[in-house]
Amino acid sequence: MATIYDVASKAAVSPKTVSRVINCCPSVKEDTKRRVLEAIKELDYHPNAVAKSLKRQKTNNIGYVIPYGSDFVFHDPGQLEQIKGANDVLAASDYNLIISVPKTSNEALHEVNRLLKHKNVDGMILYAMGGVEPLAREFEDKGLRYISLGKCYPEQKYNFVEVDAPYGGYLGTKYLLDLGHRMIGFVGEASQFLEPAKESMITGCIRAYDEAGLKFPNHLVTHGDYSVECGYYAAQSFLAKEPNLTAIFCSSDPMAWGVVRALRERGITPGKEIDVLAGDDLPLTRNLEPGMSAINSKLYDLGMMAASMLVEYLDNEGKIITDVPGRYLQGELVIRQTTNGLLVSNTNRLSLRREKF
Amino acid sequence: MATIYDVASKAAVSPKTVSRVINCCPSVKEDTKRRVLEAIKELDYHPNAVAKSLKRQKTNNIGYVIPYGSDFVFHDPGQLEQIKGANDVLAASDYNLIISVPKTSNEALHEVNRLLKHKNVDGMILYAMGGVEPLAREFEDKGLRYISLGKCYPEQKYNFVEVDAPYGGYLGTKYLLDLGHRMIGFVGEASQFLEPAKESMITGCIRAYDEAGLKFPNHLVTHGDYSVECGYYAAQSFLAKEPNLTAIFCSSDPMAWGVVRALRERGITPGKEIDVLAGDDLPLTRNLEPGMSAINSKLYDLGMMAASMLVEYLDNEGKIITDVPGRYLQGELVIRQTTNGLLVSNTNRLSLRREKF
DNA sequence: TTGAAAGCGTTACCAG
DNA sequence: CTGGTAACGCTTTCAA
Repeated sequence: MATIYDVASKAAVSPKTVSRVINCCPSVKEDTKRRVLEAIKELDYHPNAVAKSLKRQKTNNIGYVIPYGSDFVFHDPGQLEQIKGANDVLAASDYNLIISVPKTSNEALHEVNRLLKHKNVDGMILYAMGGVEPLAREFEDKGLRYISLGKCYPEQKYNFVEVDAPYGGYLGTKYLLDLGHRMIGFVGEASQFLEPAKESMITGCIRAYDEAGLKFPNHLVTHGDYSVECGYYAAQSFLAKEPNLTAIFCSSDPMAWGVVRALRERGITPGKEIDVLAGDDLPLTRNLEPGMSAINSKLYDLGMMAASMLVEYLDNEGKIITDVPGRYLQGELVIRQTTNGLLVSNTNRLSLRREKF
Repeated sequence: MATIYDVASKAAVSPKTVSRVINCCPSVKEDTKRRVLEAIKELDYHPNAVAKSLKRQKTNNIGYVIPYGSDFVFHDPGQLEQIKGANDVLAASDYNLIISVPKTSNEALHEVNRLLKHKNVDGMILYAMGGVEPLAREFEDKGLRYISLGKCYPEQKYNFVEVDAPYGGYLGTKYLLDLGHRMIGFVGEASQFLEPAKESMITGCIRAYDEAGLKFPNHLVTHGDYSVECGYYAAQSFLAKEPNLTAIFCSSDPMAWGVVRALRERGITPGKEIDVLAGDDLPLTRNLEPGMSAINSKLYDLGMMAASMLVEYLDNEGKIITDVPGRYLQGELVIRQTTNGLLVSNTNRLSLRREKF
């Protein structure tokens, strides 16, 4: 392959001038520039990205480490939506995305270290996980760049973006209470998704009951790993435990799909005898039947924000910006077919707000 | 950050010796080695991957370009399963995966060129697409490494891996015919997924009819873009066109989910009045209700094979292996709840073979 | 507006 | 078994 020297000698200029042309420096005579461009085309010259990286001390790669293993990440629509958000931002920039999905937090911490310290990447999108705090503080000390998905430690003020789960819980629960539900089953987030400093949606669910002056059904709270199976078993347990159950609210879409499966296997129609509210509202399953009412958790935006905060950060390296203030994303209620409330009059009123396929 | 020189001077050896220790060259005295390792630990030294890449002319990155855009790729369980296959192989190796999902074939061809020619990657997993032939031939001439998902041109003998779609079509159709179906609606692959040299599953469907001495229902063939919507509209059109329709066979899972939605909206139960057979059998939706009978297309294996063929290729650079013979993957029938045939006796017999949740 | 030469952090040839 | 030194291909300071 041709190097910058080949181009230089062919165009009868110095390598520096070729470099100037490639990098669009203004101070090159039109004629020289033309000759250089010709030589580049004739030789099918492509600047070597690795050499450039070495010199510039910048790889234009961004790492994204998720500590839940490939089986979970590539089969969980929520994780994929976050990845998509990051991908879309980076595809429009000059950065490449390197995704890594080790199975445990420990492996993930090693992976993060490897990518950053070996200079494979300029910065990281870092999933907040158990044990990440010392690493995050070390990175801050050494000026290594990261944005975390969720806080790495409770007092973290900068460089994170997080879904406001309690707000989503509040919004969904208030909606269900307004529909007349009182005995609602809640499938919250398993502890591994709350580490190290994230609050559960359940907090918000309780607040909605409190504000309405109603007693929160503590016996109807469980925690799931976001999987279809988990929702399936949660629904079975709610049904066995509470004969007056009229609604189930899940912290993820797949769990809601498991709930639907459990209900239908017992001849119960979601949205009729029992309402179901999901927790992500993901495009991947949005068109399935039945249309799932949900709290849209803005997972796409989460990934997008993380990536754009990081890019902003990296593109301003050495300038004014040092830290980006942390941000929270608030969900939105989307009503489809699985929630209709306890009153027929409600049903009619609400059906007006439904999305069409 | 510490460099190899810092380590060398701290351990009172030459950089070369440090390099030897890092790269596990045998010819280093135990004592020297110990001193070097100590220095490495004390300085928290990490070899710079970029410098190593420049010297070795090897980045240990692999590119994977899919020309269907982010909205499709990140929402299509089939594409994700292929990516997962590639990811899992590469995670167990020393290679990083760089995924790129431009919207058009043209952009994809540019992207492939960029990644390979700028030496960002050592090799590519290259989705066969329209216009790829000249590029593939150029790569072969120049010794640039790729494995294609599907053939890049009809006579391609090496360096591809492909699902044998006609075989899947044959297998599924034969199964449905054995169940007693005659009027089957077929949702095949849209043309963009068949370019440039892939055969449609429909070929195999026709063969199954021929072998059974039955007339193939040409009026019940349509082609879809693998989306839920597409299956939804295909089912509607079949129902409008053919009153004797008893089964629908889709070339992807999401399309089958669209079919289920269309059927249920008309009060038709999948697996009862009309059987539904899907075309991927993807883990992401395997646990939904109803359990979907399907041809497992081995999409995970497809991605896995592509990545491992490429790794084998790259790890043997300069040795005996030059080209890897192309391979075909054959699907398998998986029976769940959406196919029961026309006879009750069949239903009972077949229920024995069903998977449990 | 242009060029010579140093340097980014490795690896590896060739001596010793 | 070990070390000096020249690459790898680019960018950039400084001088012309």
